[in-house]
Amino acid sequence: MSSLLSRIEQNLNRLSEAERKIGEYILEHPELVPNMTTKDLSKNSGVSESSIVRFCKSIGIGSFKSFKLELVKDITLTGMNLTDFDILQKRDEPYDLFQKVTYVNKAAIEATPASLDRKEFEKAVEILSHADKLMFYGVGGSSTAAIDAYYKFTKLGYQCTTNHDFHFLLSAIPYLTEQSVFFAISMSGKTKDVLELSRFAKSQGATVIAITNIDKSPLYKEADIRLCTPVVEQDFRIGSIPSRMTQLTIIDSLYLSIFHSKGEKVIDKYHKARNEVIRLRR
Amino acid sequence: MSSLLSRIEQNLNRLSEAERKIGEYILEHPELVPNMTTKDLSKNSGVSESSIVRFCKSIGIGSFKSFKLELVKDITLTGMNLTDFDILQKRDEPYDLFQKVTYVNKAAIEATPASLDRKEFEKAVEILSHADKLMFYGVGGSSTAAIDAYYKFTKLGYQCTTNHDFHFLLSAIPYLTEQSVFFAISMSGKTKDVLELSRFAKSQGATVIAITNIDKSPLYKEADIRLCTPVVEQDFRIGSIPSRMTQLTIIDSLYLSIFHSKGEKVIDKYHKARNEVIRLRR
DNA sequence: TTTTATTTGAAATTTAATTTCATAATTTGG
DNA sequence: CCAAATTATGAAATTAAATTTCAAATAAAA
Repeated sequence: MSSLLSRIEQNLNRLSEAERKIGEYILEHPELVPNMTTKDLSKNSGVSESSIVRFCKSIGIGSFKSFKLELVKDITLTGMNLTDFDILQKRDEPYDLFQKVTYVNKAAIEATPASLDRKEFEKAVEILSHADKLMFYGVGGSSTAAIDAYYKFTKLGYQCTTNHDFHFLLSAIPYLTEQSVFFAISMSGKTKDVLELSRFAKSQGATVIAITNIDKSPLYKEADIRLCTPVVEQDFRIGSIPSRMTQLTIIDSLYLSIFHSKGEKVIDKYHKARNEVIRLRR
Repeated sequence: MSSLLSRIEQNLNRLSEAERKIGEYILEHPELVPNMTTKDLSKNSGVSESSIVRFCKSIGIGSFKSFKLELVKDITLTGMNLTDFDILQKRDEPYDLFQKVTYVNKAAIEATPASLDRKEFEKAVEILSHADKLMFYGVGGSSTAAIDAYYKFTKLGYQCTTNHDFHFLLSAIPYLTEQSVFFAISMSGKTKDVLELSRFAKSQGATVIAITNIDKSPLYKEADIRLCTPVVEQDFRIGSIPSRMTQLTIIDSLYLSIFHSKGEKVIDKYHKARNEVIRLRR
């Protein structure tokens, strides 16, 4: 336990009521405090600003500013940046929401290595390196990942297809072969359209790679390769925001891996495109 | 070597004279700076206080206060934080790349609060809450953020437009008014097409909100509101991957803030759409 | 019950950070 | 080489944050 926080904890009962409130708030959300003003902290802990200043003196630190500096050191040393989703309890002022989003997105990405199976990932890279056509499909929040993947893999020379229109893809699937890959992107793994296209693609001999929550959903069961995203705390305000981050992280990783495995051949073409971008930018 | 100090060191020759003086002083006495005020530091390094503030922005941190906090973290970590470096040094096997991506994405999101200016963010929310039409434009890696924003804000009832086609948007801009907002999304802030559309939109009276790196780019200068993303370590293998994550994080936060500020009115419609999704999913 | 000590927050003050703006220095285009 | 435009800079003004003062409320002691 870090020294400053434990000092606060130990002195908690010796402090006056207002000061104890402050101490309790700090112990709950230490990582938020360094960015706060006295006004913020006074609002959040329900006391006056003057009490904040007195609190600092009570626990032996001369000013609120010094206190914040000490706290940062403490937090940094113990590596406890934004540990709890207590941050979700914050009020919903715009900037609070920004911090909340930052936190959940970071946490979701952090949780990804735990849900993604290494062997499945390597299998996906292996399959992709011999694939010709790729198709990406995701609806709602997952459509962003599909579109992002579409761009990335097109840059690597694959013949890619994606579309929001179910029927459009339906008519393209018959052209898929054993060398093709169908990416089914769905957080829940239950979306009807995604499931139907997956089954159809599979019936054409294509490999179905699912990017879906690690959860025994229909899509999870039916996919050939499962790249699992973590199940993140569902907060109605946050919705599917963090899960899109994890989908993108997986896409990014696949992209880089293929980029790397294709080696020189791609790099040459990639630089051609890149130089053109720079030239056009003037 | 710690990342913030080395970042200062690396950028030293790119800075102007006054800013270089500040950088040099900080590199000499990093441990003193967190307890200093702008006045102290300006006296010690022989420049004006304004230059201090500008210096912070130049090296990619939104305010002097944030800078001091980052510096404390940095100093505290020095010598004990080899893990970051280790990860980036890893070989390029697929799973190594996955870890690398996870790491850089996480780090980028973590760095966002330091680059995003709270006031600018709140200004953006304010403007958006009274806006009618929104237009989003980003090319290359930034197009994902544009498309994602397009979906999100459409769900909130805005009249949204986005397209990859420069000329398509060109023909839509004359319909923008003082109540409209043009989102210019560009990491570098130099992309010609983005700049031209921004200027055109501005000439129509629309507010230009830029989502761009905290860097003195043309877009940074011309925008009405600047939502700055952190300048992340450029690794040629990683490219713009992490910066897209920070763009999305900002979009997410704006979306949630508006969602929240619009309150009941939207929630009702939102649930209608959502229930329909669930029903169709069977 | 009165007096005294303690706790507290509102308002005033002081201090710090940031922005604005005029000027000086530099670069660019003719 | 000069004029125009751009960029860099600090002084002053503004805005925001931290701290102090002080009066009222509460609790403890006489």
